[in-house]
Amino acid sequence: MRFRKELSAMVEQIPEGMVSTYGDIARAIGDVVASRTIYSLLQEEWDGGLPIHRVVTSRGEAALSRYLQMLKEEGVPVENRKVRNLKDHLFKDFKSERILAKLREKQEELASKVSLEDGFKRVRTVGGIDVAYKGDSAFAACVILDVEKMKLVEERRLSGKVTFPYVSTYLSYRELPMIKKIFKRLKTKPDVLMIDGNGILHPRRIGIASHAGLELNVPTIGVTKRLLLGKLGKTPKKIGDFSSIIHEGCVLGMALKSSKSDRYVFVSPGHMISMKSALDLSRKLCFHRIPEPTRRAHRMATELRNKRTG
DNA sequence: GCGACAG
DNA sequence: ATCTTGTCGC
Ligand SMILES: [Mg+2]
Repeated sequence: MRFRKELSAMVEQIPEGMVSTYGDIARAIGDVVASRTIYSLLQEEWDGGLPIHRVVTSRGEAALSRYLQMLKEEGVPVENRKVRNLKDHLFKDFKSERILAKLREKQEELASKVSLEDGFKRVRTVGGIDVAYKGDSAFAACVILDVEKMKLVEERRLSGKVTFPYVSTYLSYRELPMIKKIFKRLKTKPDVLMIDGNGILHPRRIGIASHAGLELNVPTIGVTKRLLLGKLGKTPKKIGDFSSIIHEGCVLGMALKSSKSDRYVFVSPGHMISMKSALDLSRKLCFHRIPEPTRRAHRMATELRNKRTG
């Protein structure tokens, strides 16, 4: 979308002789979780006129030492490789579109529409989607598997560009556009779609799998390799064992010991599926740590990228 | 210094 | 997620 534009609009506003922090700019844009993303983005190449040297850490540290020299020349006190008395030099009066706050409102609205009832009778086919990246180039892959025979029914690849960065809890806005495009090109719509990301296991109960389910009107399951939030009720020990993932007093997902590895996979319903069905189907599809649909999609996406880039 | 927040 | 070489184990 227009994340970079919004970011540069913030940095532009910091006047000579003042500074801001990655966290304050993230808050100005609408959510402090974006601070790390903003830090990374400001390390990249920007228009020479943009005063990225005026953005420092909350401890007053600059990304490059020459930025400190520039700040000193602009009248900002520097001591010990840091901005001295940071609080006295912080620019606070940002004019902002608050795009992340707006996206968060959209998420809350969507979250109220998520259904945790099975929206299918029997599951004959399951789809898996994943996206690989090279800079702002995206490479998506989708597979449709016959659950009984575990045979490939259809495969699809698609490359494109991304404009939105990865921001934790806003993954949809980076990855969903490619997912929607590739899904719409399928000849066979799967009974259930498995996505490499969370379903309701999300602070607003609307991870990318739930979001995708709503926008594509298909039952979805979210599966991740790392836990976004919540605590395990117990510690699964044997293959096939699982534990609830509890957050704010709610069971939002299941941690599944899907292989010999000590690392779990984290399953949550996306949309039009129950917790039980999401778990049952995930267990059935785990021949390796990662369930087969997303595992194959991940391999295909990476393969496509390597073929197209090198 | 530690903990940490999917992909 | 990506950046990266060889290496250990099934
Ligand atoms: Mg992925």
